[in-house]
Amino acid sequence: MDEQKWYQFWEDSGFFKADPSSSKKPYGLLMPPPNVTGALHLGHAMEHSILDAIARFKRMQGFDVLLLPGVDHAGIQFEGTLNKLLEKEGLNKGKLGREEWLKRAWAFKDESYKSVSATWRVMGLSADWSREIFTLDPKVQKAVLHEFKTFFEEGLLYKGAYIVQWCPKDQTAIEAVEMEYEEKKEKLYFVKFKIQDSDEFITVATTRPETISADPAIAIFPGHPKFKHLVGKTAINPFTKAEMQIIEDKRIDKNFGTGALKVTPGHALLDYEIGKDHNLPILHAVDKTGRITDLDPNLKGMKASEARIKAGEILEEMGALEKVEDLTHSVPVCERCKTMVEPLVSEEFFVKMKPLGDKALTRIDEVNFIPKNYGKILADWIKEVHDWCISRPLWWGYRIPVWYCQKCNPGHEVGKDKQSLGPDGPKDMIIAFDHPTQNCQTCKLNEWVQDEKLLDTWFSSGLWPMATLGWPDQTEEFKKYFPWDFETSAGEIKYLWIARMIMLSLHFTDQIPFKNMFFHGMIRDLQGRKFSKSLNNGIDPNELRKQWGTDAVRMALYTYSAPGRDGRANKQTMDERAKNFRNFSTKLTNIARFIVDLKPTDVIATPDLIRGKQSQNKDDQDIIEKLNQTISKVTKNIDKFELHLATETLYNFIWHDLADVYIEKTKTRRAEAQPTLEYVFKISLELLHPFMPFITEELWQKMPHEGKSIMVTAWPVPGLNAE
RNA sequence: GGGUGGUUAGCUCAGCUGGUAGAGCGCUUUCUUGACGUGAAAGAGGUUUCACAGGUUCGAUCCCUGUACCACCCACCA
Repeated sequence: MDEQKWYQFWEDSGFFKADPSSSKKPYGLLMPPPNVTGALHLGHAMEHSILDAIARFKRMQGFDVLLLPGVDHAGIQFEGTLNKLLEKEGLNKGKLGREEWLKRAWAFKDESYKSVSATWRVMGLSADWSREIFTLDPKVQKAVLHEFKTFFEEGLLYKGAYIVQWCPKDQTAIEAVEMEYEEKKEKLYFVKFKIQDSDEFITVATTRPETISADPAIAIFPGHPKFKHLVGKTAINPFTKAEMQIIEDKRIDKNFGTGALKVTPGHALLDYEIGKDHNLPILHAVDKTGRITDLDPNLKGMKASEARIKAGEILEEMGALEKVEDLTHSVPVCERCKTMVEPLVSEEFFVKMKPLGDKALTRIDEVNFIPKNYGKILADWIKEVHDWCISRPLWWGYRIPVWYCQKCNPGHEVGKDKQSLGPDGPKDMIIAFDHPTQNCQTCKLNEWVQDEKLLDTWFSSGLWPMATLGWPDQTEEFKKYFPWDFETSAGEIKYLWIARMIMLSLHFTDQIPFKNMFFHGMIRDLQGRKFSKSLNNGIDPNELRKQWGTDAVRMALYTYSAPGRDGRANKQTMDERAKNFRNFSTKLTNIARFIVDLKPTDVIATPDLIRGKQSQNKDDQDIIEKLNQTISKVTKNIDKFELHLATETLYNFIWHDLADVYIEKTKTRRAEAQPTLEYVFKISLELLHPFMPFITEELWQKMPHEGKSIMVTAWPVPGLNAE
């Protein structure tokens, strides 16, 4: 069978296109945009097969269906993938420079996109290609700017300090997903700090003695039995001789070390937060190259790892080292170069999320979550939503649309920590994607420089339900298809993406973004691990497709589509399932051969007899009855998005009830049964079409039928179905 | 540390509102019948059974409580 022939036929017939001017009721399905970072994997194939089945089902039910396709630029993941490729050529961002690197990025994007797009089509996806969209398209850019500007005007935007993970070797900040954790055997130094004007000492356990110079305080858990009398007193920093406050904080783990922590606000998040609450200064003992700053004259210029050993020796000489223990713990390292990352504090953009979260909580019930409990999980998370750090140290994506006046504000400072930017904020700053044409209000010059950082990818993909329909403009499409009827996703990104879409959509449009939110499970390897390039455990959907046919692969994937349930697979188990459904395709072909090619010549059919209604034969009546039950059951299953049950029902009916039992029985009374055979099989094909689009079209066309394609025929209902 | 899901036949998984356990693959036997051997028929296989222990119920794989193990997500790891 030539699958692509049928695909071309459908596309040429315009069946995939939505029609906003149509009087039919709309049904919108929004494809979660795959990342343009390479070929689609098995999970995508499943997700897209689910979308397509529902789209085809709704189309047959007479809806004006919009299945909208698109791809995501996926900042972090994209850069990670591209940089690994460049590394093989001995290149990196530093060597190429921003401009050249971006050229390579676009080339890589085009290449990835080609592969994605080709896979969509061979999988049979009935998407409206005329509306295909990419997250960096002008349409989306417009929406992103509107989003940023609105937050700015509403005073929800601010710049604040944040810990970034800095890789000293690659000279770049890295994202959490770019970090790996390594179990490392380290030394835990127990350092004695002398109390000022006293003979007492306070002992603190640390793995990082080289940062002592950046410690403005020592914190103990409240009511520490040995140290509580020291709270409020001052300790002496053994390296800098500076005074160190002794404070209490409930975030200190009483069971670790001595129950006392040296606070390094410049190099650790917990310490940073403790420091913020106690108004401690942020000092940096290590610079961006990973070397000790001049804060510590003895260690200055040394690499942090060497300084650590040296610091231990110095402490020992000073008699300030109580003991050293071994400690095995996991340390974050850079995924690419395996260097230990250095946490540094930096200025980042944030969006205050509390108002958005509060609103979302009042309306989240309007979304029908499948499975149901995901609604509660999301609501729980939204209740505790923290501010969203939206700036990223990347090159691929939307650059922050903030321009600073180089003359008036060379340091790019815009307000203090957590102080809103906004209309009342600094005048030497402009929100725009393009270079501003107007002059700075203060210095009257046009010397604008854009912020170096980029927006978090989710800042744009969070708008996906809206931006894809032309929002913020009130387009015809937006009015008709928003909110979407159906959205699907892996549970994995429920916070990053789904929660954000709900919050943003309610904030900006006062509407939920989708009525049905379907969480499919993830297909993992046999050990339950995610498929990943580094583990090389992936299964190529294209390979399966070539071997077993698209319809069979789709069917195999539906067996894994139970809501919220993960599945395990390897090439072998996928082959087993696909083979089974390949055999099912063969079965269908042979049923058609029996019914159509071996059609008896002496058939006398009346319309009533064809419907099986008037047949006096018990077998005919039975199979019609079973067919009607199947129609009801399959319709119900799809309505509840239980595709694995719908396909199972159809498989059993067609193979066992129809082929094994009924057809065998008709062999003795073939001519009489022919109308019923034709009727039952044709309806079966129609029920199966959303799942196995190609084979059903091929065989349906061979059957007596009305209409151009099975794709646009009416979905069967129990009882009467027009011939 | 917080959260979520899972534990059912050798393997991968289903199991609707609680009522005597299902599929595919694999395995055994039979069938060269005129749709199909990528098939058909029959069968073995779940230790008095659905991880374990309690509870609710006339009755629990399903509901409740707890335990164990596995996996994942979030946070953290001085």
